[in-house]
Amino acid sequence: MSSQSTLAPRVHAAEQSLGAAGYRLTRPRRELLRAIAAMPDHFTPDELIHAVGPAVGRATVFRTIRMLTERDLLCRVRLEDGTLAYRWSGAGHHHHLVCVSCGRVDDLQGCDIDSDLARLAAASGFAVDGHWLEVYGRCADCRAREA
Amino acid sequence: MSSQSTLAPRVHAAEQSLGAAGYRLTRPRRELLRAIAAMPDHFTPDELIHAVGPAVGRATVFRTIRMLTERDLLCRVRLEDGTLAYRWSGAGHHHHLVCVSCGRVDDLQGCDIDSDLARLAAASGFAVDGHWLEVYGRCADCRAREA
DNA sequence: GGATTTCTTGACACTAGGTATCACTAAGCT
DNA sequence: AGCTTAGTGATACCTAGTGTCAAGAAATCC
Ligand SMILES: [Mn+2]
Ligand SMILES: [Mn+2]
Ligand SMILES: [Zn+2]
Ligand SMILES: [Zn+2]
Repeated sequence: MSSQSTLAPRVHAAEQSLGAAGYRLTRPRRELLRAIAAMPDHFTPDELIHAVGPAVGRATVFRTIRMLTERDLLCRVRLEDGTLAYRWSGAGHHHHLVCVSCGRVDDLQGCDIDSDLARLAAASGFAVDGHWLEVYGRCADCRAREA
Repeated sequence: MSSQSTLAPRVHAAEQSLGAAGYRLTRPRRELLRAIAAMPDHFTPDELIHAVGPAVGRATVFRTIRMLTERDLLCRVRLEDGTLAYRWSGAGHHHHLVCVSCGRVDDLQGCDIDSDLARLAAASGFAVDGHWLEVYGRCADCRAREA
């Protein structure tokens, strides 16, 4: 029975987090967390619906994604074509590097544009209180594959 | 008859631009350009559909918005709640300041994050070739109104 | 364990936003 | 005025998601 817990440390952490926050650990939620852990690094709601199969209702998949996103266990990625995808979230506010060739997503470390934005926006009289940034490009593997 | 042309210099410019590019200047396209000129600084497709009324079909509204966006006569704004809006576009690549209180949108001038992004992304092996940035905050008017 | 309480589920209907089809219309050209 | 082809719009369809609510099942309390 150790194989299950070693396969998905994030699942266990997420269950702890939800339990501590007063959410019930229902069968659908457990199944969704396991399904998410088995997905590639990001997934769309539709992909998750198909991955988890008829064991969990469609509405529950959307509800659970939203709840996990609000609890900061998942983060949103806006892909280049505008579709929304999700992935495990570590830290708080951060951005993503999205490979437009293979779809791979990396967290963008060390981005500090807040101060620049605040200064630029001040010229228009705006007080900045948030921003959304996605960065598109090509990952090392994809570039190597075509060189 | 001068009132029409003085009311909408952008409409005339847009018609010139489309004509020069080989697009036919149809009645629906003319009506849409006039309707867009009469909208507030940004609008959703649905708002435009209602503004133009039954004189133009729904599909044509979407098609025309897409065409104008591809031709760079309109630009897309992603509002804080995720809805897509459109507005007249001046330059090429630029960003927006969106007031989360009154909805006003300003173009963000002088934003130069490309080099920073390229440097940060290089740490992950990514070559950056594009990005999407929207900035949310509160405009001068809205701040004054609540002070 | 069993009863209770409250949260959660899932079927379903519904909405918003947008696209594919295709017969018909009308710009633009001569 | 006639021809050619781009453009239109009715319609059907689609994806992504939300609201409703009766029934089910966690957690809690005994
Ligand atoms: Mn992330
Ligand atoms: Mn703009
Ligand atoms: Zn790649
Ligand atoms: Zn404002």
